[in-house]
Amino acid sequence: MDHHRSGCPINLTLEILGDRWSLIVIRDIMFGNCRYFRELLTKSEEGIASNILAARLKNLVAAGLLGKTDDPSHRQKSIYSLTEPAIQLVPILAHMGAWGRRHAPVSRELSIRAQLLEEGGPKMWDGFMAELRHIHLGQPAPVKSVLAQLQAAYLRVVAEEQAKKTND
Amino acid sequence: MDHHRSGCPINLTLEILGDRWSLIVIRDIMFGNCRYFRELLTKSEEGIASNILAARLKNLVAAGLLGKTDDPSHRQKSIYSLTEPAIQLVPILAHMGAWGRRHAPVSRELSIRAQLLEEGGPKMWDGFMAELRHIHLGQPAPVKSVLAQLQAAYLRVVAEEQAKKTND
DNA sequence: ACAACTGGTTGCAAAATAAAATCAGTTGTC
DNA sequence: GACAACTGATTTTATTTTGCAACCAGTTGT
Repeated sequence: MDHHRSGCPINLTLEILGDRWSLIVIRDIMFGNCRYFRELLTKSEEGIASNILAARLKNLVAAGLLGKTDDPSHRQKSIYSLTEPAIQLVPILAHMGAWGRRHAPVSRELSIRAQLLEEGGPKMWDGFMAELRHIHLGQPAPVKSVLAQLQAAYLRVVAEEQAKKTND
Repeated sequence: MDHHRSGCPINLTLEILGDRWSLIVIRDIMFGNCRYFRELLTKSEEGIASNILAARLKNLVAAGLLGKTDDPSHRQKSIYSLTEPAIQLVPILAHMGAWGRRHAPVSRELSIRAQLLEEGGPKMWDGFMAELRHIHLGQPAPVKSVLAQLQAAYLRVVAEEQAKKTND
């Protein structure tokens, strides 16, 4: 973005993240630990197109929300990582999850993580941000993994829903 | 929206609010107390076009985030108001303001409100939400007006910046 | 040598967006 | 009652973004 509509902080945040896909990409890197182009392309529920994903990654790297480094094991691969500004989006994403859970027709599987994050509150968010700083910025690992808790809860609910289905 | 990309709460929130203008409109109703089409059209810093504003208002009313009632003093005018779901966006907007203030080239005048709201924390947000429920939903007025505090701080900073300019 | 996989580009049609002009109903003023 | 100004839109036109499919060249494991 070369020209800003205004100096309002909400507006400027919206100029970077106010579209249908940018926060989806960040969500998948953050909660799904997707680090490669192909992972983001295929693991996402919403089915982003490859050209859109390429454009969004470029924008987010340019905006300083994502880092892009070479994968030593595969010369062509790039590893995407969250920068500190992106990690500081955790409270916004947590609130968005909580809002969506209250006011939108969410599915149980995909909202269990938002529920845990809402119940955990800012204290859990801080723990999660510390973990993201470990994964993406190489800082020391926290004792407890929030990501593992979220993933375990997700898998538990998926299994429950699967059991419910087969009982029909 | 007739079809949802996924049942993820973040995605569903994004499907409603994930564009360049919807949250700008809500911001101006919420913090600027703009209640009429023309107010939203002209008072906004960003210069929204009338057709986009009309489309966004329609969408937001349809999505249940805004209410639309006739103005008794002017047969043609409509009054827009926030619904409870929209009022619950306060924490998200507060966080977005805080994020923008940290990571974007904000102006001092337009970020003083975000600063106060950040410093006030969730306690101030709750007070603000109570005030919005008074203004938009007819609930009893809280003793202290957050909106007045924000507006006073804004005017003070505008005056300061004005003084700085004339001293050059 | 070869098939599968990597991140990414290209072309094209459809949809969303933006700005400007226009519109008809309402209001206040004379 | 004539009339200009204002209301919330709609229409028109142009630009940008999106979605989809095909394609590409470099890399890897067999």
